[in-house]
Amino acid sequence: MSTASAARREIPEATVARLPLYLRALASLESRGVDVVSSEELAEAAGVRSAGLRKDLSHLGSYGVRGVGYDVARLSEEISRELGLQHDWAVAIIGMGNLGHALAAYGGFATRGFSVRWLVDEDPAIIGTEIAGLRVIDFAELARQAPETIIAVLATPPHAAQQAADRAIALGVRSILNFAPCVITVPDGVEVRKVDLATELQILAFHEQRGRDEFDDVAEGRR
Amino acid sequence: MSTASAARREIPEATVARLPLYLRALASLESRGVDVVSSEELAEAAGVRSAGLRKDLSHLGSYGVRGVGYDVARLSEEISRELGLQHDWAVAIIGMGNLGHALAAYGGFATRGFSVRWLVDEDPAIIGTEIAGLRVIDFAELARQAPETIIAVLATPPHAAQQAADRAIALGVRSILNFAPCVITVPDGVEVRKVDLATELQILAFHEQRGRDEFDDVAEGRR
DNA sequence: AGGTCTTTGTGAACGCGGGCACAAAGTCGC
DNA sequence: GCGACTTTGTGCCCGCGTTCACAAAGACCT
Repeated sequence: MSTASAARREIPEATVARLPLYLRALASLESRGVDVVSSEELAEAAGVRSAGLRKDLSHLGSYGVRGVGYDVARLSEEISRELGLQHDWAVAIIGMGNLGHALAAYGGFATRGFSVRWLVDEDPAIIGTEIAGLRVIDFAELARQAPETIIAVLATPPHAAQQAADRAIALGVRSILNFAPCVITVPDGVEVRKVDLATELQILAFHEQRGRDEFDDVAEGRR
Repeated sequence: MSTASAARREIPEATVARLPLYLRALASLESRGVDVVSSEELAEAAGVRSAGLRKDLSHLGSYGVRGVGYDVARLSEEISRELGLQHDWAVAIIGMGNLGHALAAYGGFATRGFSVRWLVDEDPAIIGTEIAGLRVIDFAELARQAPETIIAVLATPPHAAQQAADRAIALGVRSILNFAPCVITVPDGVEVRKVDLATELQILAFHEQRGRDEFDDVAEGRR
């Protein structure tokens, strides 16, 4: 009753989070002309352990060949399909401050299955200007132009993030990447991932502070 | 023998990763004039469960008062000390492309314990130019100017990331925040955290694809 | 064609993290 | 000053994820 249509093989969240890494590593190998790779080599390239890699791949009914390894092109395609990257996803960036501006100009999305198609802001001074070949529009305009499934990237100041999220969700957005340093609450069925730059630095700071005193005996068993 | 000087109370990694969230939530409460908060309220503000929050705080020998809650200012200070945020940390941003440029101009660091002090690039066309009030320098110059403990933010293209990391480490950097979409290998004692924007989007894409078919019966028990 | 050797796929053990529920502790009212 | 009430701190349990180690499977050599 609860896990009704568990027809699709269930893929662990931790595995899903690593699939993009594998895909990246595979693309790199492919560009270097490698066409077969062992779990050991691929794990090395992706920065994980080989046993974990094999288990991850086994979840998507992988087609490795024992004694040989994995076919790079084949595996690459397999993972792409699993992640839903056969076709590009349309992305709207909301909030055209420093960060939004940079994200709009950032080339790293296009090659990885995403196409930034709309830039949204509510500041009249910014609306209408052109950034990276796109005109900045307001929410009303986005509502008119965006009938499809889109992914929203939130790059607003924290105080505006919740409202921006609400508006996006009202347009049918179900996936949000939140760069605003705040908690946003969303209804069930909407997926939010957050990227908080300052938080990452603070975690580093913790280890940096700790490390100064303790690394000498932890990092090296003897000395 | 292994865990030699576990004199300091050991704080779980998962807890460390949440401390910045608590700090942020506390700052928000403080600015609103709240000076005592219960674990329930703070958990709500930080987007976690209250039981988990209490357990996290217990690790740093917290000073909550039963029947009342936590003193906002006190707790805030406690977490700041734990994270090593009494003084600001000096940050060098390496790679002045779109992303590096935006990070340099991003105001979100200064208020959270970090001071961006050096902007580094190896392109002669960029070196010497001024961004967000700082002059872009090369690695040699950074080596001359940076005697202290610094945190490096890598915002280079992927092919340049490893070399940039190596150079930074040679200068004594032990903490790296890597925005380049690639794996970098570092010696023991150097901490790397990575932020990969395209990867985050790909994870969202996976759920988006899955969600279209399956959410209807998973999200809602009945219908 | 058979044997050896490589590499996958996976069963089992383990450790961490999250959640529940309760007892301890301290406050506030009377 | 005492009792009731609130909220913390934590012991226990469970489920997930990671790692190890090995058996199955297939390729390659002779």
